[in-house]
Amino acid sequence: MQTTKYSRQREAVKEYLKGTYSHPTADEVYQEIRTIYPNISLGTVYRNLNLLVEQGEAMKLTTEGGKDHFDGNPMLHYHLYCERCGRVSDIAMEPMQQLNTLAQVGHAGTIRSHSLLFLGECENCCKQNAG
Amino acid sequence: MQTTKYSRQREAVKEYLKGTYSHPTADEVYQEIRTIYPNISLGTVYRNLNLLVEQGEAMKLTTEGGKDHFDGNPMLHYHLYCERCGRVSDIAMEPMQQLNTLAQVGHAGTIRSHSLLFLGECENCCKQNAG
DNA sequence: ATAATATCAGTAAAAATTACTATTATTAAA
DNA sequence: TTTAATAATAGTAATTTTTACTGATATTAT
Repeated sequence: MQTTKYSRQREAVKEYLKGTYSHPTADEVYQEIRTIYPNISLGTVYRNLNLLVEQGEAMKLTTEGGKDHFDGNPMLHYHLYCERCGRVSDIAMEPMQQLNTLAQVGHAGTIRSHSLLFLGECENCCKQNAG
Repeated sequence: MQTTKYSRQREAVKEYLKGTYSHPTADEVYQEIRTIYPNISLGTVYRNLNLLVEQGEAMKLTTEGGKDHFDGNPMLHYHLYCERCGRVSDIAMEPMQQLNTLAQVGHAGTIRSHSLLFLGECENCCKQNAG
C-alpha cells in the first residue's frame, strides 16, 4: 500500500496553516515556508496542501478570484471573500448542518456537505473606503 | 461613454444560456454556439459571458472543479456541484437572504451577498453508482 | 453614404495548478 | 548500524483556464 512518510516540508506547511487565520493561497504559503526552507518548491507546497486536505487536516476554499485559499481549520464554518482585496476571512456564525437537509428535499442525488461564501468587503478595505 | 452595441454572437450566447438548465462552462457554451456560428472564437464567448454577468443577465459560478459555470438565471438561488461528473445543477430550495444578516453580526466589514454551493452527487451519477 | 467605434476572429500571453524525473530522505528490516 | 525499499523532494516542463492584443468587420447614428 501507499504509506505516508514524514517530511519536514509538510510539517512546516501544516504548522504554518494551523497557526494563521490569513487563509493563504498556495503561493502565499510558498513564500512563507521559503523563509525557513529556501529551496522548497511550489510543487511541493501544492502537493502537501492537497494531501492535508485529503487527510482532513485542512480545507480548500475555491473563490471568485481564481486562486484557491487554504484553511488549517477543517471544521465546517463560513468565510467572507473580500471583493476589493481578494482576501478570505472567517465569519463568526454557527454552521448550519440543516442546510444539507433542506437541500436534500427534492434532490434525487446525494448531498454530502456545503460551502457558504459571503461576498463583500473585509474590515480593512471597509475602513479605507470610508476614510 | 462606452455604449453597448448589438451583436449576433452575444445574442446567441444569451439565448442559449436563458434556454438551458445545464449550467455550462465557457467552453461548453463555445461548442454549442459553434454549431450556429462556426467562426465564433472562445474569447468572444468569454467576453460576452462576462458582459452578461455584469449586466445582471447571468450568474458566474466558481466551483471546485477549476472551471467557472454560467447560469442564465441571475436571481439568488443555490446549486449542487457533483463531485463525480463535475456538473452543476439547481437546488430547489428557498433562497435565504437572512443569511447575510446572520453573517453581518460580528463582521466589521460589509456583506453584499452570498454563494451557497452544495457538494455531493447529481441524480445521474447517483443512479449509475447504485446500479 | 459616411464616420465613429464597439465587437469580432484569430492568436498570443498570463496565471494557476499539475505532471515528470533524477536525486534525496525516511522507514523498516537485516 | 548498514542496507534495501520507496515516499518525498527540487527543479523544470506541461497543462488548463482565462484574459489581452490587433487588424478587420459590423453596428449605430449622423
